[in-house]
Amino acid sequence: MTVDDSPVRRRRGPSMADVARLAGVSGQTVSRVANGRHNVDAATRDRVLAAMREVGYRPNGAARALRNGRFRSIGVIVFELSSFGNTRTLDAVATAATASGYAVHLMPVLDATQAALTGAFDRLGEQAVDGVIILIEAHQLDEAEVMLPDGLPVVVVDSDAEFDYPVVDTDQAQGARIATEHLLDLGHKTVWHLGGPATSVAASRRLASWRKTLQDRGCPVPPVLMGDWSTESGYDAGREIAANPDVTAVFVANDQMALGLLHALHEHGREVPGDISVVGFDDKEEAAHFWPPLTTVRQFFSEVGRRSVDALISQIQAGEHHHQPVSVDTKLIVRASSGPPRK
Amino acid sequence: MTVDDSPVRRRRGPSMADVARLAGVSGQTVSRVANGRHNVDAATRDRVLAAMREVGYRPNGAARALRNGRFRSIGVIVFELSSFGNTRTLDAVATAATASGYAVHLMPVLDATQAALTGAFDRLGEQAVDGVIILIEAHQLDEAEVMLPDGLPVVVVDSDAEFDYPVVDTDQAQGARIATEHLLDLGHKTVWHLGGPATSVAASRRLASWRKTLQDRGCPVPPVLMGDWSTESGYDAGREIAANPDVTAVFVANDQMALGLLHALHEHGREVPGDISVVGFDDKEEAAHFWPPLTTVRQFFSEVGRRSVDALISQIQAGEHHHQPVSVDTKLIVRASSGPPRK
DNA sequence: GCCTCCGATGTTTACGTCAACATTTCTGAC
DNA sequence: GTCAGAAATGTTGACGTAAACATCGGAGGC
Repeated sequence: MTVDDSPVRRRRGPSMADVARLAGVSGQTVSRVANGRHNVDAATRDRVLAAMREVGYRPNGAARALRNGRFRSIGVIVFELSSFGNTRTLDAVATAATASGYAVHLMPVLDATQAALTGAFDRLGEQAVDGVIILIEAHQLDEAEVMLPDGLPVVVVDSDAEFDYPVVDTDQAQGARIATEHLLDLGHKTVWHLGGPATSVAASRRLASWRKTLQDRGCPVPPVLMGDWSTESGYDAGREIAANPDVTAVFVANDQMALGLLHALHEHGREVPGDISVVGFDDKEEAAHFWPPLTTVRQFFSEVGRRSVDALISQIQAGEHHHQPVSVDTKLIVRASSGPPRK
Repeated sequence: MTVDDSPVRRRRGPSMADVARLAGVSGQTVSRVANGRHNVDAATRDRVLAAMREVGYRPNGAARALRNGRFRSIGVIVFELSSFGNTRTLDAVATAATASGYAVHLMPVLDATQAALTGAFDRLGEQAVDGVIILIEAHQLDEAEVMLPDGLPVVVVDSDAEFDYPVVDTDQAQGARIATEHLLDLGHKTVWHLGGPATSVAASRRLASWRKTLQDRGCPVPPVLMGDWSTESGYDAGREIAANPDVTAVFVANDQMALGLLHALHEHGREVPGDISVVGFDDKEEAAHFWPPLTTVRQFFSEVGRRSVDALISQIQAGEHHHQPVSVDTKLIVRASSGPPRK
């Protein structure tokens, strides 16, 4: 975290003054051309544009931001970039933001400690951003002393709605329900659940909805198995499941753990879906090619990302807060890993 | 791409002047405190710090950047964020940059067209970055009219070295060689190859090295199958391979395609590794839990990311160019998907 | 022909920070 | 007690841009 303040300074590029001199106009006229104002004579505009090209003029973002008080830039706070959903969402966020003329500032949170979180928020104040999207799925988030500059627009994705901030989220409950119902409808007496880590809001919601669905249908609620999203943890849980002859159907909280589960089942000679049906969550690209291909709940990350940016930008530009949480539906993709229980 | 210039302006935060007034000192003293200079009286410093806290002062990044001519920020140009390797590398880049006190500006290239690329580079000039890391694995990159501001430090990752820029790359050739040799050493007469898209530099290198390894060993070089990195394309190629009784070993250019290949082989009742051995590339987390677990070449993305940032920052601070390409070795991870050919 | 009005262009200034230089205060040696 | 020198603090100005206001010239109405 030590910052080396080297004396070497970057060569500054040409400024408006340089262009103005070359084109024989005032700096203000250059500014007008650069900003596409229409009250500039066509001939003058051409002359200025030519001059810009000649000296290789680029507007200076810092000066612009200083002058305007706006940065045309949004910050995205992420924890574990490499986690699947985050990546997809970030991709969508970056794309949507770019399309709207906003730059994206990445602010990784290195670990889940309070200190790291606070640090990220602190840095935010110094960074040049007009708003922030928080992409951290942890419960602990709301305990953090979130010290955001007053009035800085924020949108929270896939996390708790206990904030005073707008929330955009995949409808986890709906997804978990259709997954569970799918298995029940196939004739299974009940459905087991391999859940995500307790720290994850999404995981808790999926779990709660799975439980409620079973209760609504009057099915017994088996004990919950817990993983940490990783394939490895799915494999570990899978070994327990494989050894348990009662299990005929499992709803797994993400595709990665489902893959680990399948691995364990194969190793123990349990057939899928013959002995045990498996349904995942996410529909990552590979799910269609698991063995057997995985029935799973598709999330529309790009939609979530797009909507987050929309919500944030409307806040930035109009100061509006939509405290209505935005919810994006999921869709069940049925493949070979789920079927009726063996008679 | 249209930018809505809303009239609503963000409320500006407190500035040094506000702090100075409250603390009864000059702005310069506040600046000194903010920058941790030691030539400030302890009592004064405390007073200033208290004032800062009271008004909620945050240094204004734009003003700082304008004054210093440096932004403490690097740009990362990415194409297809969602692609596996990019994500891992980006994660490492972001982490390393943050640790060095640099912010990360994401600049997604929406499609692979010339226009989009040029657009991304154009935006760069306006954005507030001290340097750029290019994370695009396409050949076409070097054809692009890369109009970077003169003297802007650049590091290219996983791409062609035909630039005049420093390059950091995984040693693709070494990886492909050890994969191929592993299969030959197991007793296979030759090794087939399912390659990545022709547009990818990494894919070409892996292919060339596979071919060279076969030639060096005096093995016949079978025709090349081409995928596009996707699981789906691996599946398609897999159906061809499954139908071809000559194939006993395949080196696949990434793990995702290998998964698709395994899927096709299962469908056709070909056993792995009994009938056909498969080796992948990447060692993504899931590979250990494919069925069967995948022998693959592990890439050290975090190392690549870290080194890229190091190279970039040293350029930024010292103007040094290490035109020596940095090469990161890979490691073969042997699992169940590879074995000796059936007698 | 004179006057008004509008569009094109120029001038001034402030945005927040910090380097460079100027000034003040304090320390200690003689 | 005086003075040099160092340490603390203040003042000025510039970074590049764009809003606000000023100016200038020409078109059109009477």
